Amino acid sequence: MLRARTVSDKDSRRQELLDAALDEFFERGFSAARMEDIAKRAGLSKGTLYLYFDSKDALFKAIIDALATPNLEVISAIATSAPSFSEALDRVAVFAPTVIRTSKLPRLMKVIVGDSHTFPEILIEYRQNILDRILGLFGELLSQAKAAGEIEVEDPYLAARIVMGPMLLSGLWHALFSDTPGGEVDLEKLFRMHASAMKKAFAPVENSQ
Amino acid sequence: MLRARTVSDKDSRRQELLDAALDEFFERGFSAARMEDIAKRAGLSKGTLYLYFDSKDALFKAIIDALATPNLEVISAIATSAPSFSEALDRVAVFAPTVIRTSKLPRLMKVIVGDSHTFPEILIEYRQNILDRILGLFGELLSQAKAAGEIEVEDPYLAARIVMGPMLLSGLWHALFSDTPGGEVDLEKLFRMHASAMKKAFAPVENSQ
DNA sequence: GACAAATGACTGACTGGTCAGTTATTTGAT
DNA sequence: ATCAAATAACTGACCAGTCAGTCATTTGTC
Repeated sequence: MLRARTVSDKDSRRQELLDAALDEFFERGFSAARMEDIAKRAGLSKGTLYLYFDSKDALFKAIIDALATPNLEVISAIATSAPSFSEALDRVAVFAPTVIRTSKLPRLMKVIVGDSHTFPEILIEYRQNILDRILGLFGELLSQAKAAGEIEVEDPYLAARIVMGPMLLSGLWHALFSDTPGGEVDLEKLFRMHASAMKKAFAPVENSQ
Repeated sequence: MLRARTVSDKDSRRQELLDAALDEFFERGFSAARMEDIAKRAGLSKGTLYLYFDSKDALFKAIIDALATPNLEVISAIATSAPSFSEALDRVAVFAPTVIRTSKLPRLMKVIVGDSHTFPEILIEYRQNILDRILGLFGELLSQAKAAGEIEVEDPYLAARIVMGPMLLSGLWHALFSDTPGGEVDLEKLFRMHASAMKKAFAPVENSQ
C-alpha cells in the first residue's frame, strides 16, 4: 500500500479505516469482527491498523465519536431552524428518507444496539449526549408549539417519543432488511403520512362537544 | 445438581437453560457469550448443556422458536379481538407497558437486532413470520376501520408502522436503558398519550373547508 | 425392605482452532 | 543513507465442542 506521508494523507487513511470498521462491525458484530478483516477492507494490514488505533475498543469508540456528533448537528439544525412544529414535520418528511437511506446513522444504530453491552459506559454516554438531546430537541419543539397554541399535548417530552418512534423503526428496519426481498419500504410515502398524522394527532380541538 | 429423570423434569431444565441463555446472549451478545457461563447460570455444567442442545447455534435458534410464536399469539389475540381501531389502541395502552416491562420480548428484540448477522436466514424468517405478521395485523385492523368509516388513512399497511414505531422504540429503550439512571420512562402515560394521539391522527375530517 | 446391578444425567479436563495484540523485518519516499 | 510507514510472522489467551469417567437414582431380585 502507498504510504501516507502528510497529515492529510493520514487523516484520510484513518477515515478509510473507520469506514471499514463500521462495515465490519455492522456485518458481523463487535465480537465477531476481525481486526485483520477491517484492515484488509481498507487495503491495509493488521499491523498498520494498530498504528492508527490502539485497540479494538478504541476503534469502536472512535467510530461513535466520529459519527455521533456531526449527525447530531444536522438533526439539530433541521429541528431548531423550523419556525413551527408543522414545518419541522414537513422538513423531516423531506430529509428522513435520504438520511435513512444514505447516511451511516442506521447502521451505527444497529451496531450500538447490538454491541452496547461490551461498553456499558459508552451506551450511557450515547444515550445522554445523543438520544436524550434529540428527544429533548423534539420535546422542546413540541413544548414551544404548545405554548404558541399550535398544538395540544399533555407531555411534550413524552410525545417526542411518539413522533420519533417511526423514525427509529424505519432506520433500524432499513439497516436490517432493506437488502432482503420484501424488506423495502416506501419511505417518502411513509414520512409524508407521518407528517400529516402527527399534525392531526396533536392539533388543538376546535370546539369540544 | 439434582438429576432430571422424568420428562417434565427435563422440560423444565431445558427451559431453565433457555432462560439462562437469553440472559447471557442479552448481556454479552451471541459471540461473546460463553457456553460455560450459560450452563453455570442454570446451575449446570457445560457438558450437560450439550446434552440438551447440539451447539451454540442450535441454542440461539431454540430461544427464538420458544419465544417468538407464543408472543405472536398474545399480540394477535389483543389485536384481532378488538371490535374497533379505537378499542384496539386502548387495549394496547393497557397491555403494552406490562409486556414491555415483564415479558422477554424487549430483550429478545435486542438480541435479534444485535446478533442477527450471525444467522441471516433466521433474520429473514423472523421478519416474515413475526414482524410482517404483526404489522399486517395492525394494517388489517386499520384497513377494516377505514372500510367501516372509523378512520381516514392513505395506506393502512404503512400507517401500521407509524402506530407501531413508538412501541418498538419503547421496547428497545426499556431493554437498553431501564436500569440506568435517567433511563426510566412513564410507560402508562406514554401509551395513554399514544392511544389518544393515534385516534386523532387518523380520525376522519368532519367537514373540510 | 435391603442390596446389587443397571441406567443415564452430569461433570470438567482436554483439544483444536481462532484472533487480539506485538515485534522483527522490509519497503519506499526524500 | 535515513527513517517513518507498512508488513507478516509470531505469541498467548480464550473458548466451542468432546469424551472418559463419576455418581445419583431407579430397577429387579431375594
